[in-house]
Parts: sequence; C-alpha cells; structure tokens
Amino acid sequence: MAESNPSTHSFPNIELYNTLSHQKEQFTTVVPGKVGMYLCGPTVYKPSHIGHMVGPVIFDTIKRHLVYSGWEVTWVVNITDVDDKLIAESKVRNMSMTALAEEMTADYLDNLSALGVQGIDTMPKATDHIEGIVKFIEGLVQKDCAYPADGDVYFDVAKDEDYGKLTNRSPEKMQGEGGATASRKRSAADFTLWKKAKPGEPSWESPWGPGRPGWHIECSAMSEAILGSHFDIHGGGLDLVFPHHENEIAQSESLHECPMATYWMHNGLMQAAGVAGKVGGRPRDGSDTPDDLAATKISKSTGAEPFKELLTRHRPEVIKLLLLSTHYRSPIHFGEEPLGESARALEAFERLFNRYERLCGNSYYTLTERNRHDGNIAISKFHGDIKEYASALRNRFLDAMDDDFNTAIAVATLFDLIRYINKFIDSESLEKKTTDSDLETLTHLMLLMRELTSNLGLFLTPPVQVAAGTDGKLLESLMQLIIELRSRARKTKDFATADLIRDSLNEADIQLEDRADGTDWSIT
RNA sequence: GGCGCCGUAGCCAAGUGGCUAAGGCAGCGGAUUGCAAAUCCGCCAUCGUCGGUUCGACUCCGACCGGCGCCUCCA
Repeated sequence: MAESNPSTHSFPNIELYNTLSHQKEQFTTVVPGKVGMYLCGPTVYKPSHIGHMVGPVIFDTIKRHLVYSGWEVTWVVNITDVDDKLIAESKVRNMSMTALAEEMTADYLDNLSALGVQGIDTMPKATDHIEGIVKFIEGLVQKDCAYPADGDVYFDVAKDEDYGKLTNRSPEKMQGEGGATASRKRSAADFTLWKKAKPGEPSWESPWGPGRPGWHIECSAMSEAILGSHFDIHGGGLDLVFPHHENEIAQSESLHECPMATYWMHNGLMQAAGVAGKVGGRPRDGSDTPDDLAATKISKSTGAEPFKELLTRHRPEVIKLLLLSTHYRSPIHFGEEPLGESARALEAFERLFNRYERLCGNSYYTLTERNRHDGNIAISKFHGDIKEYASALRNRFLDAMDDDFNTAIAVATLFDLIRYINKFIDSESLEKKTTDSDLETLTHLMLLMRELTSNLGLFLTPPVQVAAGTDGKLLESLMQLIIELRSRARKTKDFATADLIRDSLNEADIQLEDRADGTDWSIT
C-alpha cells in the first residue's frame, strides 16, 4: 500500500518532445508527484471551430495518461475575453464585449463537453486577472524591461538577452507590428504589454491611464497566479510558438528570472484536405497539379465552420478517434473523407462492445476504468497464452504513450485487441454456449480494453441514441414486427421476401444482421 | 528573404542503422452464412529523386524536386 503514497511512488519513465530544446526529454516535475500544465485557450469572439478542439482533446489525453500513471495534475486553460477582435465583433453585433464573451465561452464549453474533455481544472478569464496583469507589467517597468509610451506600455526586447530562444529568431531580423505603434516603440520587435484605450472602448485603470492588457501578458500573469512562476508543461498550437509563446517567455523569465515552463509542447494544426482528400506532398503523376493536391491550414480566416455544425454531421467520438489516430505534433488531415473513414473504424469498437453486452449482459460503459497500478495487478488474473498476449499488448500501448504520447500507436494496439477478443469469442463459440470461466476471461479482456480506451479518453459514455423518447419506442416496436415477419419468411424458405425486406431497410439506412440467436438492427 | 516541419502501399498514418517496415479505410482470395452483414484467416509498400558515410540506410549527411507552417490575427 506504500504505492498509494505519492512520495514513495515510482513513476514510469515518460519522454516528451520539448519545443525549446528541439528534442525529446525525460519528464521530471518541479514538485515531485505533481504536474502544472497550462494550455492557451481561445479568444472568445466567435464560435469555436475544429481547430480550437485539437489542443483540449490532446491535452486531456495527456493529463489522463499522467493521472493514470500516478501524478497529480493541475490543468489550466485560459479564456481570453478582452481583445481587439472582441471589441470589433461586439460592435458588429451591437452588444457588450462581456455579453459576447459569455456567449462564446458557453459555446466553447458546450463543445468541450460534447467531446468529453473533462480534465480542465480551472479556466481563468483575463478580465478577472487585470490587477495581477497590471502588477506584472509594473514589475517589468521597475526592472527596466518595459517602458511606457503615451499610455501604452511596451516590452523592451533589447533588455532580454536570450529573446528569441524558443524560435531561433533575433530581434534585428524581425519586422514587428509596424503601423501606428511603430513610432512609439524603441525596436520593431518590442511588443505591447498594455494598450491605451480609445474613447468608448472597454478599459481598466492603470498607472499609465485607462487601457487593457496586450495579447501575451495575460498568460504570463495567470499561469503565475495559478501554477507559480515555474511550472511543468505549457502547451498550445504550433501557430502560437511565435510570437505568443516567445513573448510569454520573455515577459515571465525577465520578471521571475527562472524558467517559465520546463516543457513547451505544441500540437500540429488542422489541415483541410485538398481535392480527393489528399494531403499534398510529392506529385503523384503528371495529371496532378500541386494546386489540386494542396492542403491548407484550417483557421478563422479560411472560414472553418462552427464546431457545433460539424457535430450535426459527425459524432464526437468519430472526431476524437481521428484526432488521436495521428501523432499530436503532426498536422491532422481533416475533412469529410477522413471523418467517414474514422466512423467506419469506430464501428469495429462498438460492435465488439455490443457483442460483449449480448454475451455478458453488462454494458461496456459501466466497466471500471483502472489506473496504471491496478492494471499492473489485473494482468496477473490472466493465464497462459492469454496472459502473455494481454501483457505484451498492454506494454506496447503504455510504451507508446510514455514515448511522447504516441496515440497513433496506442490506437493501433487497440485494433489488435479487438481482433484478439473477437477471435477468442469465435474460437470458444461463445455465441452458442458459454461457461462461467469463458465469460470471466472475456470480462477481464474487456476490462483491459476499458483501461486503455479510458486512458485515451475514448468511449467514456454510451453513444447518444439517434432515436429517443416516444419515437424511439415506436421505431423499436416497428422493427421488432418487421424482423418477426422476415423471420417467418426465412423459416419457410421464402428468401425472396426476406431479402426484399432487408434490401428495403438497407436503402433506408437500416442494417440487419442475422445471428444464430436472432436478428439485430442498427441505423447506419 | 529568415526560421522550422514534412514527402512511407489506392487513401490515411506509425516506425527502425541490420530479425517479418505498426494500425485504419478501400480492394482481392478463403472460412462462416440460405444469401448477405458482422467476425476470423490469408494477400496487398523497399520507404520523393540523385549522390555520400557505413560491413549494412527507408532510418545519418549533402544536393535537388515537391508540399506545409511561422515571421501579421490565428488553437
């Protein structure tokens, strides 16, 4: 039982890729046994699209794996609720910035909830931390790392010796924001910490007059307030590496004189598939022009559809499986075609879950989600070849996750497990006769599956029924009737009628599956 | 122009200096089925091109070709 005491825990070796060092590093935490993790969240001025969901899904899985492995994790995702874009959009929609932010935050939360992203511990809003932000800027001004200019405050890049270390840039080579602020800045690379308010704009009092925070400062101030001046993991999309994270490092490390985060993790960006669902790369043949193959980043400017619209066509689980089938640092090939493939792949899991439920009477979704420690113990409940297989498969899965959270390999092992369990059911003819011992083994195998799918954050809750309520009952009884009639036809070898029924249902997207013990139906 | 990533089967996508280069989708053959569906078994790649390093490279280096991202708001 000493194992349950964090101070005596032995933690697995985890390696993760650090953008700062451009290589994989062994994971160690600032405070033993505890992990502080900060992910840059959305600016809430428009409904979120698929791109906004990548980070949360991936980091939810990362948190799951760390918690599963014994760490105590605090995960922070910020909400940027004050910003130029919010001000502009609230004018267009003739509403207050606060109301707009609340509406879009609610949209964001709905989407996270649909995707089963459950691990976020706190979601600080920038407007709740103005005081801390002002103090942060004051500290920088006092240390002469920043200077006020006509109501604005700028970070002085020249005072930060290692500015650019995250992205290998030097201030001299950068063009900077330019425009109206250029004349007030000492260097083009200097960036805004505090922005003077124009008449009518939302503003807060400060030593430099009324204004609002610049883009980067909130993350520095809020991460410090919640996680401390040096925490473990800072994450975000690859598009945030520069300038956002570079500037966060500059601010925080100039003020605190310690590393801001030990590990900087960045996820790949969504790519909209080009023609024929292709991603790009080398030309395939003379007929393919590069333009036809081009994949491009999905973003607000390319008119990505709101996530909620996507959810009307695709179940959250399908989207999640697609996201996890690619390594998090790679670009993700996204579109209707890949989503369709993901949906077909997903069915293999759900058919097995249904099969298990038919045999054992238990829903897969009620099975216990084990942690790593309990999973280690549970492996000993298998015997012989099955034990060998289960143990090897589980190790393959865990090795992949320990190696920079390689969910692509982890998912692949799951497909192997599906085949293995189906084979077990087939070879023992469990559909025809079962013994207690067989069912016990089957349940242990399914518990292993459960342990691993929950680690990824997959199949947490039963799929929402397409037809619910009274309509569902009506449909159910109609289907029972139709199946009964077809069954009678089959018994009298009237296959023409039986096939007519099945084909007609097929055209209505209802699929029948005949089994020894009856006929199942499902909506495709 | 500067910084960085990538190019693996029809499509998607892992991976390794040398045993059989994961897995998914699609396809083909077989078992099973009244026929299907599902399930199981089997088949399906020499890793953009050209050089170099090496006993040996798809994996390391170089050049070239092609794609993508960042340098401006962006998850």
